[in-house]
Amino acid sequence: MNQPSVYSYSQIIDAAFDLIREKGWMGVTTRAIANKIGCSTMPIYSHVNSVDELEKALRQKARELLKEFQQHRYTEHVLLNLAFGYVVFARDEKNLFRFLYMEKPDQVDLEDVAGMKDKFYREFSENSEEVKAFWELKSSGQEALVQYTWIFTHGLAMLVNSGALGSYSDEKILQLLMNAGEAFYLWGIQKEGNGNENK
Amino acid sequence: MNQPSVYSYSQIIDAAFDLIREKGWMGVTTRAIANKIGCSTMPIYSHVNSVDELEKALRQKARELLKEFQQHRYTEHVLLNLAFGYVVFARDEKNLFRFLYMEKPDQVDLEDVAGMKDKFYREFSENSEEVKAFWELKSSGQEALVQYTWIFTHGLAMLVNSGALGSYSDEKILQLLMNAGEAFYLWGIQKEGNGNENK
DNA sequence: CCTCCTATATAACTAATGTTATATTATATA
DNA sequence: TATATAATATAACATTAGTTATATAGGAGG
Repeated sequence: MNQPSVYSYSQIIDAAFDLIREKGWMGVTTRAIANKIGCSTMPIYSHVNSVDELEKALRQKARELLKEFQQHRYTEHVLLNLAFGYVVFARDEKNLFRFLYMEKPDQVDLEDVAGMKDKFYREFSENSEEVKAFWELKSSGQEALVQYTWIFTHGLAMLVNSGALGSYSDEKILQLLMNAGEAFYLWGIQKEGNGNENK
Repeated sequence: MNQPSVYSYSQIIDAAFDLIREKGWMGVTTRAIANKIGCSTMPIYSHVNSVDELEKALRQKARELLKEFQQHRYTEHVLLNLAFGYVVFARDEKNLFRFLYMEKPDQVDLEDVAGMKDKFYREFSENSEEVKAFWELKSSGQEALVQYTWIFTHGLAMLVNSGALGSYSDEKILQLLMNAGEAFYLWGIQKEGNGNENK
């Protein structure tokens, strides 16, 4: 190549990413990115074909950060860690969470959201030693437990994100998630005891 | 007055409301409203000072429709009706739900969201005959039940709205809500039996 | 029937945004 | 060192939005 780029691709992505965190997706414009870097808008277009393309890259980056939140070992329970990380991400990275799941519901990667349920399930299964009780449930009960926990987690994340529940500490969030999980587990056990499999 | 208005306030509000339902809030522009009614943009400004003001009126109208969804007597249980109506609203009025709770999280009426919890609690209390078991719980257990149910309901509404759970029938939604409520109730009973009030 | 008055229509203004055309500048290569 | 080329800056273009200035027209009041 003849000319080396003064401004790198990652520099542009990073600037845009910071803008989302600070002002939300609505704050991300070509001019705002350029201004943050201290250049014109042209270097952006030399690394990216359009803002739509930029948005996709940013969604991926945001999902990667969310994954970090979820993979942290807060507790011994992998399922709880996934849920807790999700809620804390929603609380501490408000604009990123909104960017991913709220501001543009049509462009939400449904694979991603729906896949979270499967992820829960998979991770949970692979760490059976940690939560032996889980395996006392029949298959349908297991699936229900995971699904209900995921619904609860998602609701908690949304409410914590919007501030509708006031400010929630790590401890409060953990307690809520553990209680809900316990409740769903108890329900599953009792249901199976009564013999009626699926209503 | 000298001249009667050709276009009424409610005509404008209704047109804008329909636009939200069809295309979401992003589809609501002064020109789009005018086009729907078949007039210019001026009649809008003769009834409303700005689009911000229009938006407030639309939020109120949307909340009123949500209230209708929630006040319908689907079942004998008022609490269940409130939750079910909320989820069905999220499912069947996707754009209105997004307008109220997702697209602009900063402008969500937090009183409204937080108040939903209290509303649950109030309505529930006033209809004690219907769910006598509720009163077997201590006060803290009651509050927890309502709060957890509300979190679960909100999560379910969000997921149903985004389509992440596929299409959900009335029956499925009802079943989910009843199961979750049952689970939270069982958990409350068991917790109190064990004597440990709060953690 | 005439004259205002005001609701409405038309058109313009402003601001913001994505994108592109053109100018400029710096550097790799001859 | 000179030239060409590609990266970047500058500036313009197109579109869209809210809003407002001006023109028009149609009915109320005399």
